Amino acid sequence: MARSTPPQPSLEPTDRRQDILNAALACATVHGVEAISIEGLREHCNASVGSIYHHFGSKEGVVAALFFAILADQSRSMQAHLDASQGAEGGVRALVSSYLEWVESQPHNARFLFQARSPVAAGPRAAELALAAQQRNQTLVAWFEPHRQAGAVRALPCALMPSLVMGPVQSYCRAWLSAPDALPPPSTYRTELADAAWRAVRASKRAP
Amino acid sequence: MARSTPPQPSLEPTDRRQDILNAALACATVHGVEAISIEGLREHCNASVGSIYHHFGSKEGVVAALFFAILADQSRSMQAHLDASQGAEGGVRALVSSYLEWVESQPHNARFLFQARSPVAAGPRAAELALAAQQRNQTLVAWFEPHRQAGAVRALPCALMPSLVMGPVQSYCRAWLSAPDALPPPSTYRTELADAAWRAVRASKRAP
Amino acid sequence: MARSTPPQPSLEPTDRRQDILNAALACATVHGVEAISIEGLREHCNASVGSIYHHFGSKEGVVAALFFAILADQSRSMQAHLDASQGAEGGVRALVSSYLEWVESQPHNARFLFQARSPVAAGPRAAELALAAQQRNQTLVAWFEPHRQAGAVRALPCALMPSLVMGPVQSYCRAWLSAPDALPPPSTYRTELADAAWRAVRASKRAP
Amino acid sequence: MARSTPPQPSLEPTDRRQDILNAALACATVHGVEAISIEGLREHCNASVGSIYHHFGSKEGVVAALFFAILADQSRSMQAHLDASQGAEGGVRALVSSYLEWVESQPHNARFLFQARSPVAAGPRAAELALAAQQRNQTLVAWFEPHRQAGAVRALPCALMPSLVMGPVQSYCRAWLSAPDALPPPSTYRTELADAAWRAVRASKRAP
DNA sequence: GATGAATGAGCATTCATTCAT
DNA sequence: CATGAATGAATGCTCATTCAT
Repeated sequence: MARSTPPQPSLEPTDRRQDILNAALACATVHGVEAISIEGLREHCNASVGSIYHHFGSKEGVVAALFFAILADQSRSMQAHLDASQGAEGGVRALVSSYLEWVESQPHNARFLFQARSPVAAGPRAAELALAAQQRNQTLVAWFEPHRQAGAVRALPCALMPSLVMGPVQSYCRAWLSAPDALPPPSTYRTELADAAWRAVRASKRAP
Repeated sequence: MARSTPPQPSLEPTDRRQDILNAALACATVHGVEAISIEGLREHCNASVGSIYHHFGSKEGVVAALFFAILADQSRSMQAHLDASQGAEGGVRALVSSYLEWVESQPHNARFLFQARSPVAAGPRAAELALAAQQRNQTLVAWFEPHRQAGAVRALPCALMPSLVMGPVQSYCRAWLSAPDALPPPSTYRTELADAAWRAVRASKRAP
Repeated sequence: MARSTPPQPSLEPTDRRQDILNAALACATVHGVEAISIEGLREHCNASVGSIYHHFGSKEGVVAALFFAILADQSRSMQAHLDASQGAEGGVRALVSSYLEWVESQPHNARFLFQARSPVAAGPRAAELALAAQQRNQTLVAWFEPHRQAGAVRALPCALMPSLVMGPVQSYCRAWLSAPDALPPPSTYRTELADAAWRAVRASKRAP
Repeated sequence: MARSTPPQPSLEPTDRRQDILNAALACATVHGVEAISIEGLREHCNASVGSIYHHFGSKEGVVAALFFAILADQSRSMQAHLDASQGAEGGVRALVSSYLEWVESQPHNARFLFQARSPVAAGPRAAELALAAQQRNQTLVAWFEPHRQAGAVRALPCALMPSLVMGPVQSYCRAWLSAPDALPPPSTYRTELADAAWRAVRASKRAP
């Protein structure tokens, strides 16, 4: 899951750790994160109870490991698109667009990320999560900084930037993941969502 | 909590139902919605196990009752502000502002609303929740309709309106509720958030 | 067990709490205190898992409750004999004799007391145990005080009295309980053990 | 621990067997003998699971090996002091005194000996333990025999001798090991304990 | 000799729910 | 309406042991 590029050489040296993480995602997809159980994991992969504990220490440990793996994959993906973009507007559109594409291309992972945040934040790796979230925000804010100084984007409080840029897409993606059949897929509104994000932060016309 | 108007006749005839709902909120606030248990409720209020079942039928019943009570309170509050507003821009600003104020004035209730949605949506009152959500969206969309026809707001897909208008505030409020000490309270950015919401949906300058 | 006087009206209103304690003793008698298990208790009495937890909170709780009940019974028994004794020598002999009789008349309880002390001392009721032990010692020391001042018993450190008086009987009883078939029952040596206890603490001949 | 003579050639060829035994003692000291686990041993020394099994065959094997090593050390120590003593009274005093000193000089080992007896007696080396215990008693009884025939010590049942001589010291040492901070160390009362032991077994003044 | 992944039976504990009083 | 003892299925976790490398 975390490594999307090499499509798994499949069978044979099948990594136990990865098997268990895959099983966790499968369980969560069916009945929600809270419904993950050791017994359920055991049924999906072929690991023994002891093996799960050997590798992850606890049920929480499995969930957290999967969560951070997916989060890292998402960050990598967005960072890559951001790096490939040009200019302030290009960057904003890249952020919105890559987020939306990532969600749509791996809805199970995306749903897991939304569902597992609370449990992970309440568990022993809470600090690690806080750190990761902070780094993501700072990366985004830092990326905006030169463009703000160049007058291309509005001078807004740093704390607000992530919500202004990503709030609408996240909101829509969340809604879509909750009811995929009741709403058009996010990419349907790629342009509108990117437009809105850019309007939210671009410099006002009269302040060149 | 949910009913703020009658300031409780105090002691003596202290409503059992309300005691139990208060206890549920208290439990959820401390360790999360998933950690609510009959035993936990028993400790917070002074009801017996049987009493809880008498009033709510099941644990799910307690959570759902509290959820819908809070949801109704929030809707009432926002509707009141919307009704009191003037014009398209005034309405958008009222929505953002009242949402943000409601969250800030009762953060425990707000947090509960975010956390309890999934469990309620998975339970027997799922249809009721879906209906309520749909009504909220339709109310919002319907409210926009005349202004859109008047050319005051952009012609955007209905499915997108809630995310465009409320996405950023919700995103910020969610973040604040997760780490109230790490971020300024939402009202700090009332203007900026309302500005952004309005910019997201107002008609473009050059559109007829 | 703890209440030896009313020989249980038997069946019918059969107290669950007492049933469970009886079951615990039975389990401990067969395979040792460490072998007590919730499942084992369930088999001996007819309580459900939940019932055991309802009454005692934990497995440790069952063991501790039984331990303190037996300890209290033993103390009561010895205190009664001590109260009925006459003079310093009579008291010492009463202590030894009543201890030995108590052990011999309820070897299961006695064995449990020896075996369960460590687990209880390592658990959450450790302080209570320490207090009980201290009170027993102080009672004994206080009882000796007037006789010491009267010159009937040797002036020995308080901390030593319990070991000097009870050490030998306890040692023998412990050995007997470990191998009841390899050694004569304690009462066989009632006189010798009482003699030894008295010799250990009586005033020396030349110090009237 | 058990072998105090060769002060370990230090580092490098550090004996695995000994490391594991040390770890077992450390574990038992902290949370009791019952809390010794293969995983716990692994953490204390740096042996692998397999290594422990290679050297001791089972968990029971580790505990038993440590137990017998300590027991042998204690016996050696007491035997040496007994051999160096003179006369009946000297022998009794040597037994009490050496026991007390051994306990005080290695309280961890002493505590382990008390705690591990039951488990070892319940395991596959039970016979070996019974034999060792019997030999100790017979040695003691045999040592007394000539003095008894010479009229220096009282004619008492053999089964009683160990309890009369060692009961009080053992009782006090056991109490001290349970609460080292609440009681003076055993050597404080060396004289009193030795006096009491001698009084318990010496021939009565008026006996021929 | 050493390593550590894998196993799986066994265990304590939780928890929603029922129901007689 | 209130009480709280009783139930028992479900669950997370521990731990001694094995074995391929």
